[in-house]
Amino acid sequence: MVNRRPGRPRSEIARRAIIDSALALTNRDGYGRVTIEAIAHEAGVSKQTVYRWWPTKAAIVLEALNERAAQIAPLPDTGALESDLRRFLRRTVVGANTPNRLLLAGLMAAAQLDETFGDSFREDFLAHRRETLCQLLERARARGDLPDAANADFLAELAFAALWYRILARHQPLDSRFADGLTDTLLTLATVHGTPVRSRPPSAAEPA
Amino acid sequence: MVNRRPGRPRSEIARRAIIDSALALTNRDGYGRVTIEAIAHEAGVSKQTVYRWWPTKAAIVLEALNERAAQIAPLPDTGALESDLRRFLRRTVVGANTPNRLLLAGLMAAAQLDETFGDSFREDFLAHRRETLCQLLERARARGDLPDAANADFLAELAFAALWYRILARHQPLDSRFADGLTDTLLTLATVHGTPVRSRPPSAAEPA
Amino acid sequence: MVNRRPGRPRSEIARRAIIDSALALTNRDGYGRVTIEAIAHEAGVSKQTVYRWWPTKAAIVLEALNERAAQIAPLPDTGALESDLRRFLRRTVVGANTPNRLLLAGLMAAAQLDETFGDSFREDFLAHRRETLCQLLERARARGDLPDAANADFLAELAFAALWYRILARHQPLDSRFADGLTDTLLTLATVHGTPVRSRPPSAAEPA
Amino acid sequence: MVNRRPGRPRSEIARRAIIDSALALTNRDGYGRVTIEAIAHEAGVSKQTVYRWWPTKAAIVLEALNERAAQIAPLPDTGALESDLRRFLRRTVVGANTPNRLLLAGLMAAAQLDETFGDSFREDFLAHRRETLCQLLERARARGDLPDAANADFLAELAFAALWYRILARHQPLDSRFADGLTDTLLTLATVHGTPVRSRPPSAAEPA
DNA sequence: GCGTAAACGAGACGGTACGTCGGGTCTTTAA
DNA sequence: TTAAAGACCCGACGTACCGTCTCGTTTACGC
Repeated sequence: MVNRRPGRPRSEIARRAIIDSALALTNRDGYGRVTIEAIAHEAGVSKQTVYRWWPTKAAIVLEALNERAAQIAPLPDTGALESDLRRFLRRTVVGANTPNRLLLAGLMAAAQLDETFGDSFREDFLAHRRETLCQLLERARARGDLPDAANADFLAELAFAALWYRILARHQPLDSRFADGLTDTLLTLATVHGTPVRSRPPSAAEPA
Repeated sequence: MVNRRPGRPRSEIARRAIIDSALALTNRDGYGRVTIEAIAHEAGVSKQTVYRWWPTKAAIVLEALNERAAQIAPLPDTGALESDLRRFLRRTVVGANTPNRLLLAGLMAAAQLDETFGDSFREDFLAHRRETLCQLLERARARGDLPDAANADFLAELAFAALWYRILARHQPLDSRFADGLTDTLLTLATVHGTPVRSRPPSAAEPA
Repeated sequence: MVNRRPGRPRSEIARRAIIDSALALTNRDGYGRVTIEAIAHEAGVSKQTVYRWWPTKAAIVLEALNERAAQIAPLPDTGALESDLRRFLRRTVVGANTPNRLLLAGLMAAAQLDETFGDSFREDFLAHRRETLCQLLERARARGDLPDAANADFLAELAFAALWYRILARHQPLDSRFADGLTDTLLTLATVHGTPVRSRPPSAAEPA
Repeated sequence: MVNRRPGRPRSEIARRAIIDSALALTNRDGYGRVTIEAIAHEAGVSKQTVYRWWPTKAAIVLEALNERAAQIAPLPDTGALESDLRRFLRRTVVGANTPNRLLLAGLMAAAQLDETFGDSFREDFLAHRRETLCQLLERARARGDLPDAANADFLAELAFAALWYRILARHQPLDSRFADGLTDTLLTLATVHGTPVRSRPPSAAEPA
């Protein structure tokens, strides 16, 4: 290995400090109360250094989140759809809990308020998560665990919809009981009817 | 008619102008870009008049939304669960679309960023909507359309989860096709297994 | 006297505090080291309040200076040119000294660096001061103390040039000895030759 | 030829580029708008290279100015005070004009704002210029052209005061007409009364 | 019809944070 | 050792809104 770019290299120390401060402050004060100025100050870093690498607070938090997610185990592969799905949802529910819940809620909020960030969040984060679950389901289909008629996209959407609703509405806990109930729900939909969407045509008498 | 409070009464003209300006600006610039100052200016009203009656921008928008919703028809009552549900979801999907989608997304975002508003939004808005759908389902149960084992709370939660996910993630349209698919999904879950949640105990071998 | 403009009136307290802070900080730290932020902080005032009324630091300091100058006595009128002039220059020299020297030097510097401020400083301040001295000289001319040939504009320019050079170059003190010497110089120029400028044509042999 | 210091020698190319860029940018944007960063960028040089050799922007500009002045002819020596003085002032007035005026004004401004630079500017530049004119006058005195009583220091001060005032106040042009008027003025003061300063005691009746 | 009193417009106020600029320093690779 | 490149900490810039305040004005009601 030889030469790199000229100039002083980016400080990994500063990067770490910024990410860590963003996490700490978000969990202490809530996403909405955190400011870039406070992150920089807490990290012992100049504002300019933050703005050089991230365009918004949301981008910092997203990177922090992805960093954590990178340490997570790969897709479960137990050989059976039910156990794969149960394992995946339990793990995902755990990952949506306490140290991350405020981050996730904050990011979804930021995505609604900032068009630019919203676009990247939807494409790089939300879509990617759905895609992962789809892969799990398609693998099951290849094994014969999932009927041809089952709509994997819709099932994945429904799973994350339920998760996000609990993250955002907070009316019920995100626990393993919820994960298991969701597992059963998805299995039911997958097996009983095949694809649920449009499986039953609307009554002709029913107006839009 | 008896005595009112002394002093000049609240100006309905100002109230209307504020609500209308909030709606207009949100749809023009997006919720995140609207400021109270801009609303007041657009409405030809002083900032103080806004703050006298609403604590936050979110409160104004929420009132605007509720005002629109008040004009909506009551719960459908066709005598059958399927048509009731289909009608309800179609109507709700329509209400979550264009003139309101930005408002809803903005309010959900605000609820994540502002603890105080978030509490009232969850209790007064989200819970209330779920409650409405629960009533529809319970009425069906009283008619014998819904098995005793079916978990109305969970079904209602799932319905709104799916709706909100499309509002927030915007990866797929909120159209009647979606409403009908959701209807079928809910009916499947309601009828096939009774209540899906905890209907099937997790395998003992499966760790949390 | 009746109605004023609508809205909350400008706070005289804030105005005073800003002016006073600007003076205090300039004399403590030097014009170049003073920042608008520091002025606002020292005055217990928000930055916005400063920017609402003054475009630059220089404008604040100029107003402070004019405020002091406003308390100064009117043009001397002793009936004789010599004593009028001597009195005027002594007083001006005093006014250019310690509490004001840093202000004047800073303003002249700012006028060189900021085109916009420079224009107003030259027209509203420098020209006005020369004009004042011209009036003194013209009054003397009306009394017969100043020859018709004397160039009042040039004499006034020379007087302020000498003053400003001592303010800026600081190689010699601004004392009454200097004021008197300058008085004599101007009287010499006024009386001996009439107007000094162009009194003697340049030798034709002398190239430009 | 023997050994020089070890390591890479200073780049004359870089020095030239920096000086030239400083001049070009000052004349294009005005002294106050020029930044060291812009100079370095324009010169195709790193900031560090600038800071290695000059402490401030003013120092660069001063060096640029001295470089130009070095090409100027020596003190005029025609054998007569009047023609020497006229020639000197005409040449000085020319040198204070267009390509240099902004530089001079900027340097005088910088001298007021930066104590350190101000000290060196006053001693190395302003005093040196006065000294040069004094030499011219003293040479005339040695020839008998200047009365013993004439105060050469004061005359030199007055000459440069008038010049600087036109540079800074910009109310009148710096042309040869001005140079000649100033020449006449100084000659008048030199010959008529001997030294003007303190030649005439202030009236005892005149208070300070 | 006249005083009391609240709401209204206008707009200045003390704040907080924004995102940018430039200062001067430091750390890398290349010459 | 100098140079180009460029990241770093720092301080200030000027702006945008926040939510509050103080004015003069307007519009109701109760006496």
